[in-house]
Amino acid sequence: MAYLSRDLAQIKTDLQVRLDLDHAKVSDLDFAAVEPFFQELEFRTLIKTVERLTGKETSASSSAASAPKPGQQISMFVDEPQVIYAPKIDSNIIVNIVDTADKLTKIVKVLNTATVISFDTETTSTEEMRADIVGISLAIKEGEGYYIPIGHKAGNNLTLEEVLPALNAPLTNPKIGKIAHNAKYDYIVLAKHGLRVAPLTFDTMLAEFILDPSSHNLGLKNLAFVKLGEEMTHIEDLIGKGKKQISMADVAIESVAPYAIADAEIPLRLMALQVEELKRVNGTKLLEEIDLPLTPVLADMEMTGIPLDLPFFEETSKRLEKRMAEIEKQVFDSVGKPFNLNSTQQLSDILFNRLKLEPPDKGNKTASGHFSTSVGVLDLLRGKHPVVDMVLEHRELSKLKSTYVDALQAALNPNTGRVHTSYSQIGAVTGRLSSSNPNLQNIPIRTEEGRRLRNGFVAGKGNVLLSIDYSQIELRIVAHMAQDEGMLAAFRADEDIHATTAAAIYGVKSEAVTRNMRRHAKAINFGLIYGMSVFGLTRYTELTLAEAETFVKAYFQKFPGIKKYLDGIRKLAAQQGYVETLLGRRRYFPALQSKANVQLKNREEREAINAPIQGTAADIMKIAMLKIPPALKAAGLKGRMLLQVHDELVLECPKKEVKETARVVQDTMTNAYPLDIPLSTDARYGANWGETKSI
DNA sequence: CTCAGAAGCTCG
DNA sequence: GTACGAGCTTCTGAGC
Repeated sequence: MAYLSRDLAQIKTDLQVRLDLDHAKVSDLDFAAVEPFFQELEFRTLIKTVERLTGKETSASSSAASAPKPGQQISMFVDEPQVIYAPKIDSNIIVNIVDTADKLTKIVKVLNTATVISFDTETTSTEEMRADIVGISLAIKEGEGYYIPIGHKAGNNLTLEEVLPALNAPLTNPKIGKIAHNAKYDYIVLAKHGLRVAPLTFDTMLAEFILDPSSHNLGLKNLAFVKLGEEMTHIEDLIGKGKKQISMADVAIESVAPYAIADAEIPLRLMALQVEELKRVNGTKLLEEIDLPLTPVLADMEMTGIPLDLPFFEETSKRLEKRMAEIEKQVFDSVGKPFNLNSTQQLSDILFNRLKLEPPDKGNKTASGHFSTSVGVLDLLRGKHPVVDMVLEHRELSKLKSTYVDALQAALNPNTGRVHTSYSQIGAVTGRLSSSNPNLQNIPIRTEEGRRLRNGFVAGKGNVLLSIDYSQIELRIVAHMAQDEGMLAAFRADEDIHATTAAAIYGVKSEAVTRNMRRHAKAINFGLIYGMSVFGLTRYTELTLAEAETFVKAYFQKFPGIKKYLDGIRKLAAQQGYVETLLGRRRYFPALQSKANVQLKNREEREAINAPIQGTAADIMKIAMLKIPPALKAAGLKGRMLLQVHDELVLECPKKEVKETARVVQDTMTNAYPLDIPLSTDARYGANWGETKSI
C-alpha cells in the first residue's frame, strides 16, 4: 500500500487539505475534517485532482457541484489506484530506418524468418477510411524495430508500390503470427491498398479490454507506463495538438522512426505479460475465438460501407429547414421576441419567466440553475401555452437535420460513394460494439418523421438490404441463466413474452390481456434486465409505488426462478467482486467490495445484474457475425454484412438471393450459441432500410 | 479563440 | 436518489 500513501501525500500537498487517513484503504478513501478554506475549492476540483493522481475515475457521494462544509465527511471511491509515479525508464530500442530498396529486401528476408511480427502504421488521420499511409513500423523481437518511410514530405521515402508487395509474403504468411495494438485500424489502412494482414494472433488493446473492460486507460502509452514502467513519446509531442496540429507527413523521418518503432515494439513486450494475465482469468478463449477473429470481419463491414440516397437527403434537408423556419417565426411571434431556440437556457427563461409557465417539478433544476426544458417537462406543459407544441416539433426536426440528415451527407466518402462507420470493440463495458464517425447504431426509428430517414439508406445496384434481428434475445438469456420454468416454457411455446408476463402478474387469461396490461408487463421485463427497483418502475410507468410493489411481488411469485437468480447474482457480485457472461467475459465491481456509499453500491448492483445479460447477447451476436461470412461463402451467396445494431444485422445481397441469404443468416444466428431455449430471429428486406417486406 | 462540460436527443 | 449500454450536436463559460 506504499503507493497509496504516496498518492495521498501528493493529494494532501496539492490541495492543502488535512486528510483523515485512519480508515483509508486501497479502494476507499475517506476525506474528513476538511479545513474551512477548502470550502472555496470546488468539490469537482478535488475529484479531478484525485483522478489525475490515481489515473482512475472516481465516484463521489456528494453532489459534485457543491463545496463540502467544514468537517463534512466526504467519501470518495477510487477505482483501484495504481502506481503512477513509476520511474522514467528510457526506452532503449534499436532504430532501423528502411529507406532504400536494398534495405527493404534485407528486412523482408529477416521478417520471413520471424515467428511473430508486431506492426503499426503512421498515417495522416485517426479515421482509417480517410487515412493515408506515412510509414510502417515492424518489430519481431524486443529491443529492435524497423521503420519504412512512405509518405513523409521530406527525406528518402519508399513507395507504396514497392513496399506493400515486398511485405505481402511475411504479413500474410500463415505461420507467422501478427500482433498490434488496436489492429483493426492498421488492418484497414493496409487492406485499403490490398494487403490483408493475416493471421492476427494478438491485439494488446483487445487483450486489456478482456482483462478489464471498465479500464479507462486502454491506450498503448498508458499500458506501457502502467505495466512496463516505460514512458513513451506521445503523438502530441510530434505533431502538436488542437488547431496548430500538423500532419505526421510533415514530421521528419528521423523523429518519427523511434516513435513508430516503439509503437510496434512495446506490444511485443505487453503481449508477454498479457498472455499470462489472460490465462489467470480464463480470458484466452474469448480473445482468440471471439474478439480477435472479429476484427477482420468488422474491418470488412467498415470498408464495404453503406450507400446513401443523396438526393433524398438533400431534399429532406431543405424540407426540414423550411419547416423549422416556419415554426421559429411562429414561436417568436407568439412569445413576442426572438431568441435562440437551440439554447435551453434562453428557452427556460422564456417559458418560466416571460410566459410564467409553472415548472412541473420546481425542485428539479439543472446544474446551471435553470429549470429543465427536456421533452419530459415540455410534454407535461402541453396545452398550457401554444409555443410548447411548436418547441417540441422544432426540437425533433432540429435533431433530425443536424445529427442525421446533414451529418450523414457530410460523412459520405467521396472515393467510395458510401458511408463507412467505425466499430469499436472496446466501446462498451458490457462487450457490446459501439459505432462512431458516424454512429450508425442510433438512426431514428421511433417516430414517423425520424423513421423516414431510413429510406435514405439503400443498397448497391441490383441489390437489396436485408435486416435480421434477434427477437427478445436478452429475456431469453435471462430465462436460460435463471432456469425459470415459467419463462422457459413461454419461450419454448414461442409466446408473446410481454403478454404472457401480463397474464401472469394480473392473474388473467392471455385473451384478457389489454394493451395497458401488456405495457406494464413490458416495463417490468425491461426493468428486470436493468436491475431496477420497485421505485424505479414507478418512474417509467404511471403506476403508484403500492401498485408497482404488488406487480413486482406477483412477478416474482410467478417466476420464482428469476427472483432466485437476481438474488444469486447480487450475492455473487459482492462476494467475488465481478460477474461474467455465459462466455466468460468478466466485469469488475470494486465498490461492492468496499465501504463505498450506498448510491454507488446500488448502481454497481444494477450494473452487475445487467452486465451478464447484455454482455451475453453481445457475445452471441459476435459469434454469429464470425460464422456468417463463411456460411454465405459456402452457400455460394454474394451477401455481405454492412451494419450491426446490437441485436440486428443489416446485409446487402443480390435481390435474387434474398430468400436464400436470409435462410443462411437466420440459421447461423439462431444456432450461434445454443441455449436451453431456441433463439429466434425476424427478417425484413427492401430497396432501403425503411422498407419492411417479410421474407 | 479554443476547449470541456452541460443539456438534450437518438438508438438497442 | 434510481432503471442498463452507447455517440453526437449545440450552447456556454472559463481560460488562453
